[in-house]
Amino acid sequence: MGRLDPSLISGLAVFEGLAAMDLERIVGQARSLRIAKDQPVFEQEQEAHSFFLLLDGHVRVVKSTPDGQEVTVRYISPGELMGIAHALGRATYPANAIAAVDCVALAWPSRLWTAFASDYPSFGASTYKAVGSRLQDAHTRVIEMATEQVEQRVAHALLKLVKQAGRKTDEGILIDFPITRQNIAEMTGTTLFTVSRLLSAWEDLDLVKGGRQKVTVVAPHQLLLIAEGRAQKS
Amino acid sequence: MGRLDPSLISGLAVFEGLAAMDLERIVGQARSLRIAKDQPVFEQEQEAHSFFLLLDGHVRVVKSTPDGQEVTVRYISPGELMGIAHALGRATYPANAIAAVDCVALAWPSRLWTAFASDYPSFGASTYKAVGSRLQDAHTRVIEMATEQVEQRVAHALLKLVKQAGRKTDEGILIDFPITRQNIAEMTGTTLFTVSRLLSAWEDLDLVKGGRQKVTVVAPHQLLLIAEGRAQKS
DNA sequence: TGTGCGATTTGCGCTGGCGCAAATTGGTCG
DNA sequence: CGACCAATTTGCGCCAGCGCAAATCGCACA
Repeated sequence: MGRLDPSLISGLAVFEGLAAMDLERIVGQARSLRIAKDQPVFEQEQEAHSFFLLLDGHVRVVKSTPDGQEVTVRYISPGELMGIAHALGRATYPANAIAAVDCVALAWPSRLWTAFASDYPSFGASTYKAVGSRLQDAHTRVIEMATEQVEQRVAHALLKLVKQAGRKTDEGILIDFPITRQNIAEMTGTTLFTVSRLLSAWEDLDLVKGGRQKVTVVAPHQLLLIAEGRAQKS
Repeated sequence: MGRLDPSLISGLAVFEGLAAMDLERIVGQARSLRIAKDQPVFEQEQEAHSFFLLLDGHVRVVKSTPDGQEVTVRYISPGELMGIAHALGRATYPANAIAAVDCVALAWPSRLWTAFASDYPSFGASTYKAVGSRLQDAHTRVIEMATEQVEQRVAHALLKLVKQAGRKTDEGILIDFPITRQNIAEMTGTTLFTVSRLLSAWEDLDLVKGGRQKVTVVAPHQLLLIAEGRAQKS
């Protein structure tokens, strides 16, 4: 197992306010791992043996319903914690986490979480803050699902992806990992057909540019108008 | 201001594992207050000066969208904390909290939150666990909104209310506070018309019994079948 | 007991979005 | 370079659920 370069991670929000020595002690107890594209990082109902810090790549968090439908809860970007079931008082993971691309992550035994949180208060505080903002996100999702039309929800989802994982290209802003219409549908509670139709329509208006397993947002501002329900119908 | 009887609250989950003395110290710093029906406990965007423990009554937590629609996030029952924005790293309340009936609550200045959590670890732990379970709830809501039909969502909402605030009567289980069709609609992301139609239909089947600002569930098990999508269409 | 208002019900028409199927496209791998 | 397969597009039909309006009901208060 190779040595980790602390400079890679010293700037992360999770470790904000930690002394270099403490940081090293924490990181020193981690094991690093690679997850190949489409492989699970952890699985729903599985015992939550570890929690993770994503260093590189993108991970899709999906919940499966008893009858086989899937709902994408969120995408994890580098620098974010995942699998912190333990911090929420859970013994098992609440969802499946699947690598959207080849990923690199650090993993700690769940057991260490409590120790870290009490030994390094700023670590505990920042993770709880993270949990708080996830609760916010979840509530926002609920509001959106309850009050917005599919078109607005898909627009919001795209904008969220752009903000979180947008990479500037000469055509616009590209979502930096493979994403299918089906994936977008699972984020917004609709069907891949409807997403496809919407993207086609937007492509006609030069708001986005589609592609196989990819989406490029050309006119984020226009998209925002749609997301807010302020777009004029043609 | 009257003295509080510690025995009223010593059994609450929030204070689980606290020594009697610590409990008294915490409660001693609270101010108790009454909130009249339909009055706000706190309001969205307002600075989060206090956090609360509901002792008696029921509080509806509602988020308003910019365009005036409202979504009910949850109902608070006696024994639950509310307004813990501070614990989530927020400076303002994320929603409106309105007394569904006359209520009694304890209030502490938000500033004390951090002190309590570090001085009494079990207080911190149990509240974080509460936050965790709210995150769970929120995710469940998202899943429901994304995958279920309106009929199932309304059934789920009713069952949740029954579990949380059901009172047994000779006709069935009554939701123990005034609740309108509009309220149920705001919980499930639909319209009061649709809720009314569903309740009427269920009343014809003797699954529930309606009334002005009230609902009595007669056949919870049948309702569960509907909620799970396992009910046979007539 | 009467009055007034908010809550509820119900009819009617409409449409956003789903479901299915078939065609097409684009990438990958031998 | 060609075959194969997954992803995507698109046409078509349908219906769950919304929006509105009108009627009714039930409670609270004078």
